[in-house]
Amino acid sequence: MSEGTKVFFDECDPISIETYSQNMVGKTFAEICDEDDREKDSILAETSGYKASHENKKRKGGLGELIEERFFHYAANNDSQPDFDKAGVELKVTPYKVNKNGSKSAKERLIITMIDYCNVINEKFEESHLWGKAQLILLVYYLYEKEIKNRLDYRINYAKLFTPPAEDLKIIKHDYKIIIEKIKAGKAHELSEGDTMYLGAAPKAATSKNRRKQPYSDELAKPRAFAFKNSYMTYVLNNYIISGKSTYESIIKESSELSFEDYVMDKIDKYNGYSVGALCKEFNVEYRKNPKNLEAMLAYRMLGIKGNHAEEFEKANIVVKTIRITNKNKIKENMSFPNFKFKELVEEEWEDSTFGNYLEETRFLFVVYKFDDDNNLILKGCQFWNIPYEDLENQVKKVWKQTKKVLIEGLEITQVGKQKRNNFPKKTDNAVCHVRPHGRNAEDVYELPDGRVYTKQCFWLNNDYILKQIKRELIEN
DNA sequence: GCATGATCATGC
DNA sequence: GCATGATCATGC
Repeated sequence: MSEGTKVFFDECDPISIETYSQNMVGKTFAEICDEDDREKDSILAETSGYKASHENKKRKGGLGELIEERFFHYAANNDSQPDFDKAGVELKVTPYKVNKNGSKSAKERLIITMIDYCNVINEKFEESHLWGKAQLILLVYYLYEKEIKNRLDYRINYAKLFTPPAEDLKIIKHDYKIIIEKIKAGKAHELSEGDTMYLGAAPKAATSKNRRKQPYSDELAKPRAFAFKNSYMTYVLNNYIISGKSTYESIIKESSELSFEDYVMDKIDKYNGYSVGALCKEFNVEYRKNPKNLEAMLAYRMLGIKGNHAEEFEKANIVVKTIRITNKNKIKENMSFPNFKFKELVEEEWEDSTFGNYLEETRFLFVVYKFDDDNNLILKGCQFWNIPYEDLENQVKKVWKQTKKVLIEGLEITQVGKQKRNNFPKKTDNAVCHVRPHGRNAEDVYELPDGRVYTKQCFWLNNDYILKQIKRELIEN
């Protein structure tokens, strides 16, 4: 094809659209605009000598809109129809990033469509607005790089049609059902991304004051959108968009009547009453003196997984946590999370905070063990959990904000004997979480906003709070 | 006895 | 070399 020749595509044919989309792979948004400008210039020059207006670098609107107008040459339509209506293809232009270790991950969740609380309750999945837009997507992935200041200089590296495969679709349908049932129960205001596996109800508010009506409660709810979770999109990127990437073993190996979570609980419940020693024997795991993560490893073995990763857990952002109950029905230790950097935390707002988002987006599989009177650790069962929206938005938010305030006003450090005391939120201050050190030792430090350094800290969930979240039957007797 | 601070062990 | 899960030590 000669330079400047317009490449057409058949707007009724998904494959033709995908083929045409390959013309943007390897180009930046600016280059795509330049090409479009040159094309317009040449056409206009022939007819009138007029010069087309070129891309305004400060244009409003998303990069998706830019691709629609400058590459596919159609005007952005309203929300109710797929972008390529006649082909049933939805266009999504979305960023990915390359991590320090070279791996690639989605930078964002993929927003599909807003949840209309009052109408969605009457929509069957197959006929839903959501599925109309999610069943066939042209995924255009561009590389996000922190150093690049002008977003038009981001480079598009992949463009591919995507349909959720059957095994994912089963889980997505179940996720949809969970979201709809929560709305039907008058709890739209308690929706959280951690409620579900691949399809989430993602927060979508321009301002935190923005609220919407829901059908079965007078309580106003945050606007939310159906979205494929970040963790799911990372998997999609690495395994369906970039080919040849090895995947983790999956838990579901044959079709089952049970939902995913019931299937997992069933598998683990089969070993209830086993001691850790007996489980090690069962799975030929070497029992070491200091078992780091041994119980989590055993959980994977019970699920029939050889390694320490499972495909579904990666896609759904499910984190396995071991809970140890003492024979006095208490949990000895609080639950730790990744360290935070003092200087980064003070730059965040609660709505985009690392810890707040982590808790909202993460679903946990608690594997519960209990010490018997002879100090043997006995498996009691397991439970899926994510933090209730109320606890997140009240208690955790309070602790997070206080932590930020303390850092901004200057951490107060006092020496007491061998220990340094500080004024971060303490366990006694809040029923849900607190701040405590979490480093190699006291000399393992990060810089404070004011230039001093202090022992690395993280947020911890209080052990007595966790205990209250565990089902009674997993604790007693 | 427990909250708070400190440190260890291991895997990636 | 660091992150993470687990546990220990100090001090009230």
